[in-house]
Amino acid sequence: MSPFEALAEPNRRRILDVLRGGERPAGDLVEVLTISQPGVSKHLKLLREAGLVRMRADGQRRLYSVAPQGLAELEAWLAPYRRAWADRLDALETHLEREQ
Amino acid sequence: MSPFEALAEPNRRRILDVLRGGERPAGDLVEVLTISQPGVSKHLKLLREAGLVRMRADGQRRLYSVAPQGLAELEAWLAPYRRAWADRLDALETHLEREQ
DNA sequence: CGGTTATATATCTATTGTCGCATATATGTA
DNA sequence: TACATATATGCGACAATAGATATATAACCG
Repeated sequence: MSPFEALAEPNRRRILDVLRGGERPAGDLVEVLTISQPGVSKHLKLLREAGLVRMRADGQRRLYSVAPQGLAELEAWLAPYRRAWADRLDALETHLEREQ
Repeated sequence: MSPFEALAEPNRRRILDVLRGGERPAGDLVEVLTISQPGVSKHLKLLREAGLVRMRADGQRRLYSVAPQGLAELEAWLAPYRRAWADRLDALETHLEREQ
């Protein structure tokens, strides 16, 4: 699965937003999200296939963290657009951030 | 529809890649893509709803172009990740671009 | 070994997304 | 007005996705 498809799902974006704070065991993500444990597990599998997260074993736990690879694919696709629209994008991004 | 969902579909990314070269009538996009005219029309509708393209009428034609708004939403989401992973992302992006 | 915890997989179901074909709408032109 | 061109919309079929429950696997602990 491509990172584009992986990011289409809101729960998967939430997972990444949590992992941005640092490495977390799968169980932590189950607590944060409002879906079942198997659901989270499946999303994590897809995110891994998309190169957006990586996993390492720690005893019986599985620690997940953000992987730069999938994000780099996004970056690479977005880059030419950013070049073309640089000024207007910067302005809009600032605007959107302030609106939050 | 969010820009994330809109970009999940490969044909829609192709449309944007074409429009990056400048404003184009819908018919041009039909020729480039390998799907039917109604299919292209539907993708264009979704892209517009996602704020990724805009349209203006020119007689019987509809001229489409890239809109910065949807891209800015992507940018805004990606920005904190880029900050965290800046060095590694830059390295990977360069790597990916060279592989093409 | 037996029980418990952490995570993954299997199976089913409901929903959604995409496609093609047919058709509608709107504009251009004779 | 009649016909052609450009684009959009409606509809049915089919595939893909996400969700839940049940179960399997694996590590930990007594």
